[in-house]
Amino acid sequence: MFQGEHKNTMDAKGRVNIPASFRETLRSRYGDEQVIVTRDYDGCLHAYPPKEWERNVIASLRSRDFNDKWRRSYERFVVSPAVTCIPDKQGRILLPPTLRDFAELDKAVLFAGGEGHFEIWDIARRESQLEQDLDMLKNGPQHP
Amino acid sequence: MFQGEHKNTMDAKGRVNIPASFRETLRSRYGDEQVIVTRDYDGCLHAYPPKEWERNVIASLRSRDFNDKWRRSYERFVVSPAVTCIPDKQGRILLPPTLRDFAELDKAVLFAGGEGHFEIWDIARRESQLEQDLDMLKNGPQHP
DNA sequence: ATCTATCACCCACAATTACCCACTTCACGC
DNA sequence: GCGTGAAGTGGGTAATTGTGGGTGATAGAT
Repeated sequence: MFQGEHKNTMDAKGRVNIPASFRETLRSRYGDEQVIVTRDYDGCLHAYPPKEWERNVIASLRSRDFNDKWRRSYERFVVSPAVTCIPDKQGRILLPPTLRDFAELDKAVLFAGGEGHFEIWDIARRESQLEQDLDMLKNGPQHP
Repeated sequence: MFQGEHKNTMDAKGRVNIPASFRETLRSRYGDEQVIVTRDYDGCLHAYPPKEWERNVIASLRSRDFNDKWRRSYERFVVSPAVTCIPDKQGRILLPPTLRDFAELDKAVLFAGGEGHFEIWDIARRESQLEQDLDMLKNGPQHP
């Protein structure tokens, strides 16, 4: 379990510090600090320890037929852009330009915990997403 | 596993750089850097290490009867146009005009990883494909 | 035979990344 | 107050990666 929300800043080279508590979770629960980072539907990035990546993403891929339409889309959108990131000595990862662009990350970055993975957001985008989320929770999914 | 998406540019001679990480995968996992490149259904090119080419493309060909309709189409569309490409000292391959034209590659080219193969896209084409993919993933296949 | 187009090979430069070191900030204790 | 250590940030440098272009060999055409 990755806990809490943490604001960090990405530097000019595209490096961001992974919150220390997340790194601690990675080490103690998954053995090392590497994560597999990829796109999410909602405009942020998702980071998985390899074991969780395998168990969630790859497994749901394999459950579909090879020529399934959903599978091909999923493969292109989620699996292709994935890269494994290994933190440097300072605990930072370098996000490749394609992922940076997709999530519109520039400086203010937010790490949000979750079960088995965590999210990486551009702060502004996260806030507008939260408004939608709140609306959904109050009014239910059928609301316009 | 070929990881990540990489934007490279094709020069006037039709050469494109294969991302270094892909070449590294080719070397370490398949012994050398050559790939077999051919058409894909969706308007991009597919590149396979010889072993994977044999295991996926040729094998699925052989699984059909010699006079099977699907087999003849598959052979014409996928197998015939395939060429073996060996990177030059800078890591670039030269794509023959027929394949270049088919995938509408001109300058901005995107390499997208995958399991056992990778894709080569014209960037603009890829982006419109991704929009469709995202729509499908968010709304399901029955969405208009 | 000779011309031309194409491709392999080589060199040079630009952009990006890995690796290292240093500094700041903050919380906690003495 | 003042050290101490952990967390987060910034920057320099060397190596790697990506790009552009020149040259000579080769093959096919005239």
